[in-house]
Parts: sequence; structure tokens; C-alpha cells
Amino acid sequence: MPQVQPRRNTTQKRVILQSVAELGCHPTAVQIYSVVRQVLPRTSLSTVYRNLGILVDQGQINAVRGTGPEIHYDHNTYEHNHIECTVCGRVCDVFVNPVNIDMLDPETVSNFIVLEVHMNILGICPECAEQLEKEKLQ
Amino acid sequence: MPQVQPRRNTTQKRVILQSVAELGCHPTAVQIYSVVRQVLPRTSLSTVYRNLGILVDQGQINAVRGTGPEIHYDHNTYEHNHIECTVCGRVCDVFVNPVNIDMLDPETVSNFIVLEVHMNILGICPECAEQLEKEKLQ
DNA sequence: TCTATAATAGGAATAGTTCTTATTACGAAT
DNA sequence: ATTCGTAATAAGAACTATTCCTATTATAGA
Repeated sequence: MPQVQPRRNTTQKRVILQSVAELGCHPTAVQIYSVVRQVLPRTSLSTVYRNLGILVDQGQINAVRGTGPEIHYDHNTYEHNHIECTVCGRVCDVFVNPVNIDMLDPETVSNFIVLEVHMNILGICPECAEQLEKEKLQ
Repeated sequence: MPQVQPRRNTTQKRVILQSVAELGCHPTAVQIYSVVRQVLPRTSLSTVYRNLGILVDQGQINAVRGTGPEIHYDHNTYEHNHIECTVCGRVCDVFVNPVNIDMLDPETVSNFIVLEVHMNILGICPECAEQLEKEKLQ
């Protein structure tokens, strides 16, 4: 009978989780990688990806996609939505409930069984807005 | 003085646009490619990508991302939202207005200048739901 | 200490997309 | 109709993000 060994809580995994939490604003795997390497310089990118995958499976973090091709990792597992800066690409949390799932009638959603509703807002963050304003004056 | 030549409306471009329209349910570049090649067998994937990019720039189609890494192309440029099947991955239109942009107060959106609000629903399409039901009975 | 195996580092492989380049096709001017 | 300039093309290389593979290392339990 095949026994499933319990997952070990390695140093790498702990540091990776901690980095996601500290970076806060939805870092990508590469951003997490560079922070992790400041603490554990021999860590490989594969290890970062593998552990991020495990952490997502365990529900300790969430994987979210924005407009770009990269996966962003989110330490906040409480249900919420995201706003993304179209200039610098950073992703921030937004706490507004867009639509109650029960509100959607079957016909509207092509008779899909609705599981989750995500809202993604696109906009310009205050920093980039200021920068653009400066450039315009010149 | 450098003159900008007007874009030519080539056969490839017309067939690509038509394929996006005909395929309807938010095809990927590769799906569009295989349909285009039924009409113009010598068409290359780069041509498909390049023309899709031009059509997006011209506002004739929209590029949307789902949960996966591929870009989906949407013939319907009227503002609307999407529902994605978590089983087969197909993307359908949903016509519900989630949130009026003006409703969002600055603090809620971290003082971003809001440009667009997209809603993405995850669920199971009727076909996949039926399939899963069948498998469960066995 | 020994053994079994989970986790790792490093790099190869893959998927999706963009970029490069030589060639072709087309419109405008001759 | 021919020539000329340049937009668009086919083909494939290059790039980016991610996943997979494999030999090695680390660790828990006997």
C-alpha cells in the first residue's frame, strides 16, 4: 500500500512563503526568486516555482493573472479583487464585492455552474499618474 | 519627410478577421491559425499574430486573457464580460454590468485612475457538467 | 548509523509569443 | 506596362514564463 509521506516544511519553502507575504503587492515568481536569494543564495528558480505551486495547492497563497503573461502570487487568501496599473503593471487589492453569485440567473451565464466571480480593474496608479503629469509639463 | 503609408487590407488580414468572427467563442491564435490555413494554406503563424495585433490596435477585435497563458481574441468589441469553463477552458460572453466606474470611490481603488472594469466568472459549462455527471454514475 | 524517500539545484524542454530577415506583392508614379 | 518604394509575407530564430527531468543532497524514522 503506497503511503503518502507528509510534506516537509523546508527552509526554502518557509522563506518563499515569507517573501510572498513581505513583498505584499502580488509579486511574480522572478521577483520572489530574487528576494529569496538574498537569504538563501543557492536557491533555484525551479524550487521557487515548485513551492509556489505547493503553497497554492495548500491554499496558503493564491495565483492571479493580470494583463501580462506572468502569474502573480497573492498572500491574501481572503476573497477580494484586483486593480492593475496599465503603466507599471503592479497589482493591488480591492475590497469590493462585485456581484453575488446567486444574483446571476442561469440564462445570463449561458447555463454555466458558477464557481467564482473575479473582478479586475485596469487603471493608473498614483505614482505613474504623477510621473505622467510631470512629463506632460515638460 | 517620412510619409506613413496606409495599411493594406490584405487577403490574410481579411480571412483572419473573418475567422475570429466565425469561430465566435474567443479562439486562441493557434485555433485561428488552423482555420485560416484551411482557406490560405501557406499562411504562417507569425502573420496570424501580427494581424491579430493590428486588429486589436485598430479596435476591430479585443484581446482577453483567461486563467491560462494564452491570449483569446474576441470579435465582440461591445463592452461585456466573460465566463470561462474550468474544465474545457472555453470562454463565453456575459452581458452583465458589474460595477459603474463612477461608483468606485478613490480610497477603495487605492487612488488609481480607473480606466476599465472587467469581470471574469469561473464555472462549468453545460457540456462539461453533463459529462462529469455521466462519469460519476459509472 | 543506515535506509528510504522528499526536496533540491541545475539545466533541458515546452508553450506561447515576438522578433528578424529575405522575399513577395501591391500601389503610385513614371 | 514598367519601375520603384515600401507594406506585408513566410519561415524560422529568439525570447519569456513555466514545467519537467535527473542526479544529488538532506532528513525523518528504524
